[in-house]
Amino acid sequence: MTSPATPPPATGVRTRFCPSPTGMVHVGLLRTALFNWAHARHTGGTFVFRIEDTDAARDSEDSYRHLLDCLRWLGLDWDEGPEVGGPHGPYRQSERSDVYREVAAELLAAGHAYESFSTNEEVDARRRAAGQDPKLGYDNADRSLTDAQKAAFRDEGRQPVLRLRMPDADLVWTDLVRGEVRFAAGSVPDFVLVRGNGAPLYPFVNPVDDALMGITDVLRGEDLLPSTPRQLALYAALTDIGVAQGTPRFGHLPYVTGEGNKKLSKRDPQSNADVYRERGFLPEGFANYLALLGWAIADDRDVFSVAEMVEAFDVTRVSANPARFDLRKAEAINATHLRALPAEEFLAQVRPFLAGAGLVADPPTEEQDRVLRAIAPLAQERMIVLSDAVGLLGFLFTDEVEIDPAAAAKQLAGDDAAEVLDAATAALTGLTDWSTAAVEEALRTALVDGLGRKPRQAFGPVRVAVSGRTVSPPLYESIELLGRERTLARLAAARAHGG
RNA sequence: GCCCCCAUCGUCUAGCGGUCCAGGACGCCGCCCUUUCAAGGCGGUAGCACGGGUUCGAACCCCGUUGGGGGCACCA
Repeated sequence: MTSPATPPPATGVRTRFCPSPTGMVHVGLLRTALFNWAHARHTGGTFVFRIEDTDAARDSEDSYRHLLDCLRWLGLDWDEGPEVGGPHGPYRQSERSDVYREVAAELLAAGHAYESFSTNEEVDARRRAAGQDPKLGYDNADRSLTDAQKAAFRDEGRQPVLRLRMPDADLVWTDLVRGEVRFAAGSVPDFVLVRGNGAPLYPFVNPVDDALMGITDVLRGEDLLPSTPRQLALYAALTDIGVAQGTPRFGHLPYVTGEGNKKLSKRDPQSNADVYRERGFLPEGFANYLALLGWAIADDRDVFSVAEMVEAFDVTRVSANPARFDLRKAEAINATHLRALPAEEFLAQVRPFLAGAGLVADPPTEEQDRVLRAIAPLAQERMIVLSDAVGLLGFLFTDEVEIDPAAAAKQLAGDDAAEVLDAATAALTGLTDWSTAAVEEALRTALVDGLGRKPRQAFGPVRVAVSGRTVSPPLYESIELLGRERTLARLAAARAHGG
């Protein structure tokens, strides 16, 4: 009944992303969205976004909005779905109850599904009585109940669940990323489509929606792989009753794991996509890194744009092994994208972070804008994420710097530091031309020539005094932008600080 | 317990039977540059889990072992 052949869909690829709006957005989830989107875009197909909000207890409107926001941030636009519409709506399962009810009734009428009255306890007892492991699950015992038997159960007040009659054949498919996968006939029990209370279950509604929305390629997490044989059987039944046009192709994406080799759990703070966005990962940088989790664009390159990914993406080239989320590499990739940003773009991206920290007005004042434009190119190449700008540039936008205690301990303590600060103060006090070149000249003359110090010893204390940190944008430029008054005040403050 | 997936440097990967005494990237370690830290440049470190086959030839194919992961709900 199932064929291992997987011809590409003749009607054009249709992929989907169908999260349930419960809690935070997981990086693994975004990776799945990215791959589905890229596959659709690469093939000139359609990307459908559907919300699986059938669990009223856990779903939330906030989470729903957040999901849309995350996709948009990453740059994943959908052709059909919430707020966009499309010919197969509604795209929220909570609005599709009638559809499921109808399909369930048709499946029952056609004999593909049947009413089952056994309780878990009864199934367990039967398994044990037969000397079998209860973990084998449901035993298909209710497949051929007579009308009289069903009536008797109903008289007891039992509400039947609806189960799908599994075929007596191996369930096989050619996975887009794993090749042929086979489950032996009889290894999957008849599963529940609709609960006793009439609520349709995920293993039922998901394929029904995919079928109705014409999904041709299903790319999803590896955790769903064991449920695929059930879906194959369901698809066969749905096709038989005319609800589905056939069975989609499946591709099971490898896990994204955290420390150790466990799949990244929702508990793991690293798994929350928000933290990357809040730290100022660029959408392009983050997408680039996510793409690397299981896919490679070439054997000698791993930095690329989203457009380049779309151009080159091929699902069948996705790796089958789990990928560890490596923050350091993610940062390195992002830093590369950050440095490659055109000046204007970089400025536009950084401003909200500085404004958010209260360092500049929103929009910045003319003076703030002047300073920002001057320093931005120098800061750009020493940042990993946008929020780094707050610590790196903060000293330029405040009257008094807060000196990092560790930096102070390292550079401001002792007589040597005092000597340097005094000499720097003297040199700069008399400076008439407050320019980068003049500042450099004055400091070099006073500290390197005058005190006979090595540059690294000479400028360390000055840097900490001026910027509050051991890491800062280039010193002379910083001093020019800071201006005479603030510079001298900070040198004096640092002198006092060192004691 | 049953079923399924996975197996190349510490990490992510390239490799789709010979061109691989295995290439790239992150990390790490040196050196250069240098005004600290970065960035950049150069160099280095480190890997085909194991055992059987198949083949003239295996990281690549097959089988097994071991190891890791996942799934077995009237959750999604």
